[in-house]
Amino acid sequence: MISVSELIKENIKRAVKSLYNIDAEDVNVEHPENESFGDFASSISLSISKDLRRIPIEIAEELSRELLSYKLDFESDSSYYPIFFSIEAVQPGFINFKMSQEWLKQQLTNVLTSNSSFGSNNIGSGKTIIVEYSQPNPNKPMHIGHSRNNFIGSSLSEIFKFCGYNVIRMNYMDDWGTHICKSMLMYKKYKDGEEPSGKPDHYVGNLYIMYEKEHESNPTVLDKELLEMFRKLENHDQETVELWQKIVGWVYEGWVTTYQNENVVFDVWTYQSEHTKGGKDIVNLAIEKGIAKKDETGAVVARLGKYGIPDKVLLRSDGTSIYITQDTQLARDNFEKYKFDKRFYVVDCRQSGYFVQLFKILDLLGFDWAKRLYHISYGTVSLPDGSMSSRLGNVVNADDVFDKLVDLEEDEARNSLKDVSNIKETSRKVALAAYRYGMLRVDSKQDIIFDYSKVTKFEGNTGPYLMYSYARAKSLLEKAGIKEEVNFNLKLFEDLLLVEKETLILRGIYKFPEIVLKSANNFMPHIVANYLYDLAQRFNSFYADIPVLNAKGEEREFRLVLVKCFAQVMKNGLMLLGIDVVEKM
RNA sequence: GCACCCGUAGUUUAGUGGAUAGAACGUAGCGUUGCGGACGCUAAAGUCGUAGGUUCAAGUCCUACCGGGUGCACCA
Repeated sequence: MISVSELIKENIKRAVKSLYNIDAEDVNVEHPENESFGDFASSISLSISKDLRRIPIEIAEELSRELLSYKLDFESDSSYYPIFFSIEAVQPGFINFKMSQEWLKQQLTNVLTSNSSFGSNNIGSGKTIIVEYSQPNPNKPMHIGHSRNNFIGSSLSEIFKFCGYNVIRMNYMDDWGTHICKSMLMYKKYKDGEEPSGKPDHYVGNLYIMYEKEHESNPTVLDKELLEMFRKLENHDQETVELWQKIVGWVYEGWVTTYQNENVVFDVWTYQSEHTKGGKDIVNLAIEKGIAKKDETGAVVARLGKYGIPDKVLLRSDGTSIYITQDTQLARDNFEKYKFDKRFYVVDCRQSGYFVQLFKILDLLGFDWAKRLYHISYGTVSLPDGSMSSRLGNVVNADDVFDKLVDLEEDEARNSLKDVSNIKETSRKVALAAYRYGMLRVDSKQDIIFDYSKVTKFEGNTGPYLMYSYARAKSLLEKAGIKEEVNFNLKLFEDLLLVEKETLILRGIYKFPEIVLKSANNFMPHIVANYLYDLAQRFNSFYADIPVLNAKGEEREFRLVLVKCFAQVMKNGLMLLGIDVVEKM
């Protein structure tokens, strides 16, 4: 089915052709920022006025008259209804389109027939996308910076799925290197044989901090011990390998809870330790192709200066591999296995330069899929007194934030819920909504300064606000005894006059599919987040003003359908942000 | 030094080249015998970092500058 904005565009082209005999190329049709101007607006008259040597407003008037004469309508149940309520020319030369009440009401059938898939599309059908995200180092617990990554990556994955893509959510563990050996060394020296007390990833993280502290006072000895341990690991010394397995195993064990709490899931886990051998033949290929050269120390360096990009070392002078060595291999393996249409790397903005290098090298190597790689760069998460550093121990752990939010939410819920039987489950969901929405509502490019006092607010532009609007809607439906299936026939409501606050919700609802598309095409979850907030505001304002259960006859019936559709859109949208709704809170 | 990102009310921010820059927090008030007050309503608060330019039209595009963040060879 053709969208209204396409329909408007086509008819504008038709009108321009018939009145002025011009083939209009780019007809601009958009939603006016101020909704009182109408549902759609076009500035076509402003852009063609120069060629026509006419005043824009006159053109707009002629065009709107022409468009009205087309008497565009739609069919429902073998009756015909007008699509537009009005088409008006306005200074300085806009044409404003207001949809008819019938058309607005009819939009609800789209929600009622699609339900949980309302808003979805199939632009991605038959295409595979890899979203690589999270990528924490398995030597410490995750902090709030990882949470932001997790939320962006998992939300984008949901949005892509909703657009019909086959999405592979991939976690890539950097589990091989001296950074892991730091915790291992401390364990061996001081804690050998001990079982972790508390959450095991936190236990390992403390070993890591212990190393950094000791390193300050005794760097030379410790450096030597560390390299010795890594050398043993590389040589597959059995005792060291077992220790390595034990340490990273504890961290993974701890992360299970963190990922569950954050509602973050992966389809594929892949490990750097599995790619230590691969990648070196790509380096050789780079040398063959003249992209990279061995320098006097023996290190292999990709020469990128002529592209205005800094040179990049591909292999250390001692012949061991570094991150990029494995990363080139991983990308190639992934392409051979999945033939991806796009591959996303969700990594914070500090790695932007690295990805420019990586993508350029793969491009120069002649891999035509290098064009399909995207770095989803997001701003850093820091604290009011500066950036976090695991080394110094001044990080805010993701688990601590989540636990604190759950506690606060439990207090809140005890005050408002009569039935507290599943208060735990509810509190966890609302707490996560606060956390996820707080991170997802701003453009990913923005840096975030994490402030407890703001995250722990459950009022205003927050996740709980959205959840609350949904719970209120569900409460109305429950009291009215509305079942899952609802019949809606425009004919029953064709004489019903909509009030302004109903219209506002209808306008919100019909825009949802466009929002999903825009969010997917721009890789921006915050577009969905901001839309949902706006929709929730419309609903709450309606709720405060307009009776539903106490309305009579078809008015009551219609409003219940409207509330049901609102709830459905809210649920679908929150799902795209990785947030589960609750019926009561 | 070079490169990338960000500068919008006191604070956090939204804003596909279009009309009167939209919210939230905070501040000052108001509202529930009407269905959930985690709510609604009203008000004050903005030279959209600065200066040029492109355009019928610039918060949005271009150039320069200022301020903040980040990255620049064997860490990831």
